[in-house]
Amino acid sequence: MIYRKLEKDFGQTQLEEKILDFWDSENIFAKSLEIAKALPRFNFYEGPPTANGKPGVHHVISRTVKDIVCRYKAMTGYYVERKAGWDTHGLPVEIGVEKQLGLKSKRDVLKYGIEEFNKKCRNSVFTYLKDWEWITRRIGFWLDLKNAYITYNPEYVETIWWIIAQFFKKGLIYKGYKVLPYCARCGTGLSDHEVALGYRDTEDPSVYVTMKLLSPLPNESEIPDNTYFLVWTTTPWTLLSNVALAVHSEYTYLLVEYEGKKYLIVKERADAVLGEDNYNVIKSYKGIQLQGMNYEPLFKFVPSEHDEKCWFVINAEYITTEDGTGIVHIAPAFGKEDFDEGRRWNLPLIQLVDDEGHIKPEVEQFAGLWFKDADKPIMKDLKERGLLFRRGSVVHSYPFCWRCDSPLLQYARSSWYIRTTEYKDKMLEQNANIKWYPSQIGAGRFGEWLRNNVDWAISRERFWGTPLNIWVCEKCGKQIAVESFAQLEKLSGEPLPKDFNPHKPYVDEYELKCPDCGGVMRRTPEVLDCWFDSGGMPFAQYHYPFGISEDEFAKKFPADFIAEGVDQTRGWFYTLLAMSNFLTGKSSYKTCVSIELVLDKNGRKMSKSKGNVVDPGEVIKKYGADPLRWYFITTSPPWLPTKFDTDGIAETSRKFFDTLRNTYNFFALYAEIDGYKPQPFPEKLDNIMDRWLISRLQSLISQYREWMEDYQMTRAARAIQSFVIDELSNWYVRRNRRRFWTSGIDTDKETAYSVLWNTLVKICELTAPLIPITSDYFWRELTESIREKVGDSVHFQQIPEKKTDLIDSKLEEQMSLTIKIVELGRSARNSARINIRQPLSEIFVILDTETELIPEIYDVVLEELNVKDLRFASDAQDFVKYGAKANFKILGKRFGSRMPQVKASIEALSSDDLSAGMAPKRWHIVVDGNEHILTEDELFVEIEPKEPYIVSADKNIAIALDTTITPELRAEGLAREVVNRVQNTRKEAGLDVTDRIELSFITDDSELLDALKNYKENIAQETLAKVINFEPIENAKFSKTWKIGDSELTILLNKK
RNA sequence: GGCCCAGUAGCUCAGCAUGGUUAGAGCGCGCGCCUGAUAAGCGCGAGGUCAGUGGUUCAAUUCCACUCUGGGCCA
Repeated sequence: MIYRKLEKDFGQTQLEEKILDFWDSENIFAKSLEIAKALPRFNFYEGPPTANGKPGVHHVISRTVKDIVCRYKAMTGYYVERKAGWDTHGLPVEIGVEKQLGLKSKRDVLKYGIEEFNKKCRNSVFTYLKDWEWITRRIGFWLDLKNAYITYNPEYVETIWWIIAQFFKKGLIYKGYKVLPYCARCGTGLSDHEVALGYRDTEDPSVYVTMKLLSPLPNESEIPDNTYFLVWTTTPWTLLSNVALAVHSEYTYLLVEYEGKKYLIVKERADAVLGEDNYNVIKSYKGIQLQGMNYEPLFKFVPSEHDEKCWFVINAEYITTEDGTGIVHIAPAFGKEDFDEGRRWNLPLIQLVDDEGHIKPEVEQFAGLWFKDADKPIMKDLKERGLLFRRGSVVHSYPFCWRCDSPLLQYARSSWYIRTTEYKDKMLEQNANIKWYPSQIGAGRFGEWLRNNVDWAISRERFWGTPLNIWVCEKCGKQIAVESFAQLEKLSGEPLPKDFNPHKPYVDEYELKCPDCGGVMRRTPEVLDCWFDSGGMPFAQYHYPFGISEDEFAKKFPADFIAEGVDQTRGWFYTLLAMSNFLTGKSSYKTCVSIELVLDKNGRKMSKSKGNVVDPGEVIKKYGADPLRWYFITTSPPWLPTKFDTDGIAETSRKFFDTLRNTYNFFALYAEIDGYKPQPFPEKLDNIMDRWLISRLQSLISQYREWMEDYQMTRAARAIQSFVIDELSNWYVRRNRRRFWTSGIDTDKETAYSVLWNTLVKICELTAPLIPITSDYFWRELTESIREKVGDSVHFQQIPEKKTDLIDSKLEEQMSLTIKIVELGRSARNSARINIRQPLSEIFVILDTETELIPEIYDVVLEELNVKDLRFASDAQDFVKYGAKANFKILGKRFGSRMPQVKASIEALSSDDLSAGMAPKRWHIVVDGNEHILTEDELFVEIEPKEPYIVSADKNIAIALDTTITPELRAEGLAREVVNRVQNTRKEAGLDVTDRIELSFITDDSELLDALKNYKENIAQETLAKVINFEPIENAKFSKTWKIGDSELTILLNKK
């Protein structure tokens, strides 16, 4: 056996399992790398997923894109290292373990013990590792999992330390007391990109409170009675810590009388808050005039020992009149602007919420309440005291912790920062050099993010992460960033164990001696933002600079290509750039494909709560991995949201995969019979169909390469799909079946095999990056007999180069014209109700003057339409009349606004006028009384069929069929009907295509009988009959009676 | 509130950067045909205010503005 047909029970999934096993047992991936070792590198970086959740369909699409690009590059002359990576640190992991252990807060973790807790974290990270490995292998994603980088490995951590030390040396790391988004439940600050993950619409109180004036109004001496500042907030709990009110110095504030009390409010908001015409304006002031006025605070929990003055009006320029009252309450510990103003005005920093989010004990009334839970009692208390002007609620977008879903608060905290703003311009500069897919991400979303860059808060007050390697002197405050384990050993004077674990709590045992004052230096307790780990992967994956030489590293940096979900824009895409830009002055990636969401089939986001999450494992088990990959790629470009519909995969697998399979099966069936040995197709191809197919194949290769180079894999895949289905299978193979049926082997048949074999092999090569498993299967089946020569796998091959000399675009045009003629012919037969088996004598083809049909192609038309002769109508006017349409594109430039008249004149041209203009290619029209001469390209001459020949026409082609059926034609038609019935009988009898038979025909119809006798030879040849009888055969194994027209025919059949 | 993407046939998507008057394919539907590679294929038919409204233009699905709907990002 050289070529094996795929049997029905050997489906896509069996095929895939077979190839995957083959790849495993023969180490095909490793071998593919070995072969390419000496080639130039194409660098790919794998963005590390966290393995503590199951992979979903969206992971399949991103892994598919990565795999396609890497394989394509590997097959076009590059060495593509594909090192896997796992993100193992960070809050998500800790949260998972806390849940598992039933811990509710940071204090619980401390009670439980950091050592044990971190052990649990470490072990939990790979809970789902098996699922990840399964899906990676199963979708054919070639990724070097054995040499994966793991962010908790000591070597990885050491590189991260080194990076921190570099920032530190340049003075870009500072410890700041700043207000930052803080999750009280997790007990840690969040970086901006983390906050960005958690915005959500939520309902909050919308509260107007009143604070009584304790100073005279401007230009007055008495303290007014019954007069209040009207203040708006959505966070009543921050009112406990209020220390000032802010107004905008330029705005106009009104003193109004409203329901018996007097209020101060900004002019622009008075109508909205108080209601139009509901209030009387007494006076108005500029904001600057109000500065320094005192007011009666709502609460007096501010400790008395505070020296700073508080409870007065300040000016702040950030105030808007979009909402609120234009008077803003200031609580410096709970807002970024508040904090800044607090500094400016020397306000006390009152922080009446502890770092676990509870109201502090000194607020006796509300002590111990979770900060959000304090809102209601506070409002109630204010209401009782008559200080609540109005309460309502507002739905607005508010940030929640992206992992634990607690509402975040702005919270003054000390934190370590990297001064990324220092080199923001450089990042923007480098961003301009990154090739983004889609392009608007780069200039838009990502560029915008960079322009608004703020310093990166890199520390987290947590446990499971890369420990921040800064040691601080207890005595003099000196800081040292330790840049390696060796340096730690040296500075601490303590030898590190061989299996040194740099995590908490072990690392905290090492104390240094302060070089300045001799004091004890201890490590600052924080760990690093886990995005710092992933952003450092270009370096840390190779243990740079400790485990790799500069030369070697230079080859592996930067990445030529990365691809991740669009949600990484402010995550990984940013941290990669922020870190590598500082360290090397360059971006660590040249091309970035950002992959959009996978939605459900109704365009809704997949989420567990909606129950519309698709398990990729289920889909793969049912349809196979390659159909899933093909579906993702052909449906829409990866950077557009994909509406995921399993019916679409079913369609993909039926149409494309089954066609591919059947085309292969067709080849295998006959090539096996004839024992075809693969060989290149002949230099010179005589058969026009062969020349056409090869030309189309070369055109496809050319397009494919162009698109793949530009990451337009969707276009490339669609082009392959239509080539395989429409051109290869439905046209070439169908048209050429006869060449394979003939018994024995001759040059023509040999050539047909070679053309088909070569085309199939090339298709396997082109599809190898896209559907690596299926393509390898067919490729291996096709090349079985020349295994030694060509190697083990399609993935060791190079994508074919286009051979321009084989492209015959004129022939391609001719063939599409031919296909058009055939379509028209079929349509004509249909309307004449003459089926295709009935031969007809003549077809007339009417083309416009320019177009010609090359004689070689006539046969295709004749055979396809089952007609005896093709003629061009000598006088087309017998069959058609001419009409004309204006070519607006060209005439529009010439005639401009006179186009409507031009259009009318052209459409008014008679068939004779048009015919007369054919030869000189000049047509005359009159516009506004002036004659104009139109040339060929200025109008379209169209053909319309003319009675009684109405047959079929389309724009510049028409055909007319001679529908006369002579007795001879009728006999021939009957013979063909009979051949068809015999073939069906053979099929039903379960005969092999090569089996010889003995036939007997029994019929009462004399016309049919005559036809059978006349065409006996022909029928015998077509049906592989050795003998044809017109008497019943003794012991016929199989017999069947068919209807042909109105007659009956009984076919008796025996294998011979 | 700001920014980005999408809105074309019942469904999935082309076409739009370079405007040209008659907008295409596949699936599904109805009728017919073909089939010794095909869970295929072919022909015909039904199915579209190219989301809406204005504008620019001789001409807009295409360019511009605004609005609506869906998705995403930010504040």
